[in-house]
Amino acid sequence: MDDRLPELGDLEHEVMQLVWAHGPVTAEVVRERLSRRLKESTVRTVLRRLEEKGYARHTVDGRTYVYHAAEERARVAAKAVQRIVDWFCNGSMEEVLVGMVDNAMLDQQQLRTLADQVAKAKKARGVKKE
Amino acid sequence: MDDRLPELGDLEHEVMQLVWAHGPVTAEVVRERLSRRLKESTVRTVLRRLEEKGYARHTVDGRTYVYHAAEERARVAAKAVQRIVDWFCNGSMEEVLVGMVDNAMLDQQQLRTLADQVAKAKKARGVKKE
DNA sequence: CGCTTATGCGACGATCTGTAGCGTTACAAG
DNA sequence: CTTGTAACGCTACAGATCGTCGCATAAGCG
Repeated sequence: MDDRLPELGDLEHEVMQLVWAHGPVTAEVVRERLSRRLKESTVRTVLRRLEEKGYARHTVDGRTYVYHAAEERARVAAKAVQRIVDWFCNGSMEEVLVGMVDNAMLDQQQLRTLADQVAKAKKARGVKKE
Repeated sequence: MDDRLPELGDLEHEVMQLVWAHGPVTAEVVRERLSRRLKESTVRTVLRRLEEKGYARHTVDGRTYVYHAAEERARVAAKAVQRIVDWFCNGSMEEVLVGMVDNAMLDQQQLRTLADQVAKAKKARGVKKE
């Protein structure tokens, strides 16, 4: 229920971004959008590994594999953050937030605003199941 | 000014935790506190790498190296989070928070409370320089 | 029934990490 | 001054990742 997703390398990360950004995609599409020009096999390998790692899934359309994210980007990010928090601050989200405020990455004002936005976002998406 | 600290392995992480927890420490002290029983040279190597990576520094006491954290734990955690946010959500902290709420890692109530605690913590530490 | 195309598999080199052995040096005791 | 000892850095090495491919193969299309 709480599968720890493995870390991602730079290329893997870039590919995932594309998968998240442009809905379901094929290896070919990914290849075209990538910053560096790579061989198809390279892209496919990355996609496959991404799937092994649990970041993506694929469906078959004819003889073509169509990849799509296994989990929402925000969800993955959230888990990553959770992991950081556990690792460094023994689970104390507060400590992290304090650190961010200290580091001027965030100020109370923003934090408070965020709380509101989150609340709103949650409500906006309504009684979405769960 | 914004040095991206490299990732840490499990052992490296455990060692850093000790450095953070028990003030300045020597390789010997770290060795004793570690969960697994390792050779001194192993511990020293890890400490040295930790220093290379910018997580720790050392001062010399006689012929002994005394290691101490280069940055506060919370600060490092904060940076790590910031990195995650940048990587996955293009810098949108909100998106991450939303993800955490969705993932039931956090609820608005908590978020709000956190905002307060942070504000309080900040104030408590008073006019602390900077 | 071949030709094309998309796939998976296996591989290779570069890094990173955990774990150590070894040679070197500084200081204290003989 | 010689030697034992303690602390250090350097080098190594195996196992896991990651970026990158080449290649044999299977599945439609004409």
